[in-house]
Amino acid sequence: MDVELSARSRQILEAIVEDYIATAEPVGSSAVARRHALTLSSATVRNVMANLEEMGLLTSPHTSAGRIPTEKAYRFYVDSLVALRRVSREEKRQIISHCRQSGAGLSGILKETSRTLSQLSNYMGIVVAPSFTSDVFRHIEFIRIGQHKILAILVSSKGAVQNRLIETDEEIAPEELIRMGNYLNEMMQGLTINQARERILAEMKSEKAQYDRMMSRALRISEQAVTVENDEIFVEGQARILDQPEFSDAARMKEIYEAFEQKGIILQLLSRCMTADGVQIYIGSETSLSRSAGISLITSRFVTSSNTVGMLGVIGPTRMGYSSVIPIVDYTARMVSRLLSEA
Amino acid sequence: MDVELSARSRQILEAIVEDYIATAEPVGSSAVARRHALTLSSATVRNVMANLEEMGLLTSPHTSAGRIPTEKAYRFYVDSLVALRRVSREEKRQIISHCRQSGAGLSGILKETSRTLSQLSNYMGIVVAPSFTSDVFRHIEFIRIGQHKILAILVSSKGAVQNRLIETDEEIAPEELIRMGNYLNEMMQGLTINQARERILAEMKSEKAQYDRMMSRALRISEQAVTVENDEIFVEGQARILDQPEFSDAARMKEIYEAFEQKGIILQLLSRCMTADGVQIYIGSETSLSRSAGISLITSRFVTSSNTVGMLGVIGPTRMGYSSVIPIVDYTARMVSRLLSEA
DNA sequence: GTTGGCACTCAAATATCACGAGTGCTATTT
DNA sequence: AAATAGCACTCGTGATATTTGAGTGCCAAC
Repeated sequence: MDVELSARSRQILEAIVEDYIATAEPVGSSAVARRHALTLSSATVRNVMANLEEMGLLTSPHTSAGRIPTEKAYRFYVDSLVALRRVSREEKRQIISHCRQSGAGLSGILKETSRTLSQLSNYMGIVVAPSFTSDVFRHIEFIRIGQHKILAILVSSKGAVQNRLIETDEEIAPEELIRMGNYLNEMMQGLTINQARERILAEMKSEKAQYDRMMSRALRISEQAVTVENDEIFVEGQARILDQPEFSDAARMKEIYEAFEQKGIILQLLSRCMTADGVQIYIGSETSLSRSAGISLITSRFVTSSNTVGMLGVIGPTRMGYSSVIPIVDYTARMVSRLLSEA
Repeated sequence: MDVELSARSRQILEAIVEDYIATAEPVGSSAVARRHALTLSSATVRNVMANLEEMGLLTSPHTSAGRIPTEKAYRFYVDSLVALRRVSREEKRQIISHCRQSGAGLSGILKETSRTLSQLSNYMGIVVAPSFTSDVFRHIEFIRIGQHKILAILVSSKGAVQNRLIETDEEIAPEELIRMGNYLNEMMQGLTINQARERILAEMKSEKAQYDRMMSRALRISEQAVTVENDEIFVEGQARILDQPEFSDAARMKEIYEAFEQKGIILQLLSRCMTADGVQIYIGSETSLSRSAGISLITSRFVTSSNTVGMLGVIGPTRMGYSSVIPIVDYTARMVSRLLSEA
């Protein structure tokens, strides 16, 4: 698919893409000739543009308008044209300080990161927390809330906390809760939450559990506790998307917002990014988000000390400022990885 | 300010307000005469409308258009005209079932409630969690995460959980953590989190604390743990606001979204609602939200077993369906109160 | 191969016009 | 005196031309 292009064609394509990114309006031959200070006349540029159109890199909304890049052009642009900007000192400062200032544990850091991404990119920031279930178990605690209610608190070795309210049929004495806790803490030592869950299910079937009342009860309750919800997702800066001119169309916007209210969609979308290293870029239909919407996605994964991976990135229109957003995402992912590995 | 109006004027005003709520378009005299099946001619209605305009209850966007209600008219409408609809069986079912299904403790319930409010009203649902700090202390737990990192978990008697990562200068032995926990748990028994905080600060100054190393350290750490963040706020259904015709204007929308990203604004806005009982209604500029935006707010507070209060409600355009939203908010607040009091 | 020139296209901007919903006023009816 | 009918007037809306100009494609000339 990577077409051979002459140096000049590439230059012109680059100019068109960048112009369009800047203005969101179809760019014409003369604009390219002028702005880019090539020693070329508009007529020549026209010829080249006609070529590029034939190759499926440009389209014109109608005959007498300028041309706009196709998805293919963006792809080509990010693959081989874009000159990545450096992350400025100020941007670095913001990324780092925002990470640090948030004292509220993992969730806090990630939420803040999401906001930072949004601020720096002027698009939507998005962070998917590392899957809690593949994190290493650290501690479980039961706290009696009401007669038939127990709060189970589950802590991972990274300091992520999940809590769950559990209803019990019978009342459970405080001493028993403590014993249950001790028993389970020992049992799950060193396992990931996922493994712990399997272990519990296995134990429940064991012979011993059939006779030991306390044990069977403990297992039943902890099984609920360990069945944690979906991963956390942080999306910030939804308002910013309104800055983009092509989103003035309210109907389209609504589509996107609604997509984001069902976080499931995002998760599915992002799960693929988890496997690959480095910055991933999905353009338009590659995102498999609502086909029509012209959305692009730039992501990178980050890792934690316990080798679980999360995902962060930016969502914006296809014509987003790749040259600055890509480095920002990259840098942020590195910083978050480093910060979380310190622990 | 409550103007005396003849029965007929009131009828007509009501008709206009309701028509406008339904259609979002200026309503003319003949429309009122026809639709409302009053035995009146349009001319008569016109006279009355001219009156109402003089009294500041109506305005016309331009001479040859119909009239639209002013804020004052909405105020009058909700104060003395509106016929509240009953909450339908189906709506009740939804409210209750959504509350119950969410197993994830207090946060889960409130988040789900916020979503339900949005769904039923077709506007934006909003819930402010009861202030954690005035909740009764139940349990504190310290968990060692890294060499110099301790995770403090604080549980209230209602099952709300707050956790906080604390950095320590020196390493603390596991046994000491347990002793610290026991000591603090005993000390704070029966106090609210707020009181507990004060108690800790007082103890830190006491003579005993100066000598007992463990104790002073425990106090220092727990002081951080007890200093919890802002209250939680849940806002759902932001996409729905796009359904409203008057929000087709993207600029105005943006204002609102941005207001909601800084949750502080909402908190401030809602803190007044905390004191009063029953459903509170704020119309347009009464909300002291971005002055121009034409936003209304319907809220009610809910209480918990430990007598802390939270706030829930709906945000929409001034011309929102008061007759159905008010009862929904009212009912939801009652249900949430009941649910939280059971615990 | 590059360029200037020219005819052509078509969306968007502007102008024109008729329509009709709605008003305010006044004369008339009840 | 209150309600109504009648009428002239206003003004936004939508339909229909008309103009404008940015942009193209192509060809002949350099």
